[in-house]
Amino acid sequence: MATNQPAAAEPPTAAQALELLRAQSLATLVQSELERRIIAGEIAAGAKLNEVDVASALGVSRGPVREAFRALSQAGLVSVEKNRGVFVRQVSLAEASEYYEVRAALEGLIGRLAAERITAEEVEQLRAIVRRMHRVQKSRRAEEYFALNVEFHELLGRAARNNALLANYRSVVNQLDLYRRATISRSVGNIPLSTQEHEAIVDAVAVRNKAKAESLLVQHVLVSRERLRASLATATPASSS
Amino acid sequence: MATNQPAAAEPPTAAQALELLRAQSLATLVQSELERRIIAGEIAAGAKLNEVDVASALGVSRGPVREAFRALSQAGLVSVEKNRGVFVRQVSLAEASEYYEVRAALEGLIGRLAAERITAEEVEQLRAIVRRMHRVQKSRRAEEYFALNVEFHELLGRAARNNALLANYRSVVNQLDLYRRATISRSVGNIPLSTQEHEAIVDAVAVRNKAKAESLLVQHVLVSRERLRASLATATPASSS
DNA sequence: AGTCTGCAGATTGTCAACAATCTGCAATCA
DNA sequence: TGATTGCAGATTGTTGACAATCTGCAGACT
Repeated sequence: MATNQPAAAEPPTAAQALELLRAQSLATLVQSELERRIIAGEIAAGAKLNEVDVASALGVSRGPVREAFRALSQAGLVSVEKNRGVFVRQVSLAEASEYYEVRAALEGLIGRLAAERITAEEVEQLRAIVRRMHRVQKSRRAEEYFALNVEFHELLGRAARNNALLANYRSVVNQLDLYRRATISRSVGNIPLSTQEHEAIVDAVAVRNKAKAESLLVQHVLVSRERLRASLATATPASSS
Repeated sequence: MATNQPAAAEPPTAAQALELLRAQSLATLVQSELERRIIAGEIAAGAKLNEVDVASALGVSRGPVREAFRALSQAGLVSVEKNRGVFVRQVSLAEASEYYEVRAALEGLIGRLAAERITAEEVEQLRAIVRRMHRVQKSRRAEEYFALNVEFHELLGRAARNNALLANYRSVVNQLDLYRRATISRSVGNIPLSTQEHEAIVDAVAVRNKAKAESLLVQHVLVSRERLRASLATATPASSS
């Protein structure tokens, strides 16, 4: 009986798992995994996270799980209510609107700084993403387009050469995703518009037009907010009637 | 025999302490207390936080302390190194410079929104703070002025009517304080200048000039950064020579 | 002398047990 | 019938103990 543990089913990861444990604590691993599942929508917004369930599902004890909960709470992904439990945070439309305002300001700064500091190689990578967007928008695969969109802004964020800004930006975007995941699927209708905006942004950054890059990105975010708002108001006014 | 616990030395807080425990967990309390001490500079930047020391100092076990550490780590106030311990975060000049850039963007948004949404009563409160600043600047008490400055920006932040923005702003300011506390005392020489800037900001917000409020606040932050940089370069180039 | 090996103490990582609180249901009483 | 009280199970809060890792120093070896 060499293995009396539940035993992860995959042999290849077995050896690497120990290597991971050498660098990261279980709490960190649990945090990453939960974060991934929440952002990906595998755990629904508003769902209750039971300590023992999470612990046994991940094969650890409650200690690391509780530590992960505290970090996720500080990150704004879950809310803890004493003696009641932790819940995946629900972001209301009003709150999402607030996050959009913040994101617009951060994205504007990203545009300004990226216009100053981006490299030629990064510009080319951005253009490559936009090209892929063009291809995807014909197939109308919303999920793929969404992933490209994340990649685009992530790359732009790194080009700003400001880690504090990037970390802050990611945090806000995560919380916004919390809202988007809770709502219905993103409307595919305005993908072409969005692609055009991305194209204009790359152009502005490429010629190092700081003011234009900033204003384009601010508008890009604020327009996104309006699109979401509109698709919510018309498509499904709550649930049914 | 009624009280066999270590017993806090203060009778008035004794009854209220239990009431606090009814609403907040020990981990939350520990987190708040550590946060306060770190921001206030009672615990030096770079200092190591020993789990058992903190636990016994606050009269709790290691569990809640570890949970508090996770939250503080996510907030960027401490850094945890596996199997080595947690340390009050050191913010370098380069990192502080990054935070200033972010803060400028957030503060700009605060100005823009506050100009839209501030109430007459809040404007009067701002003016009252500026009046106090005028009085304090004559006595040259840097600590008092610093407190007023925090109060000013905090009030302005609330006037923006955006909780997400306010929380984000506080987080960035906390991390900046981490840097300021690590460096020598703030130079008192430019207090008059700073007070003038505050006055102009209130005026812009009061007449609801969004663009001006935004640009004034952005400049206010960026100038602060330059002042800090300058006082560092001339006053004490490291430690001595 | 200098480097390496191997302990001993201290500190962190993880776990399992205990105490306190909450939630839902059933039995009781007006 | 309706409200209330009291329990039982489940869940969270907290603690203390055990295992693993790190750090510094003393002693041995080249």
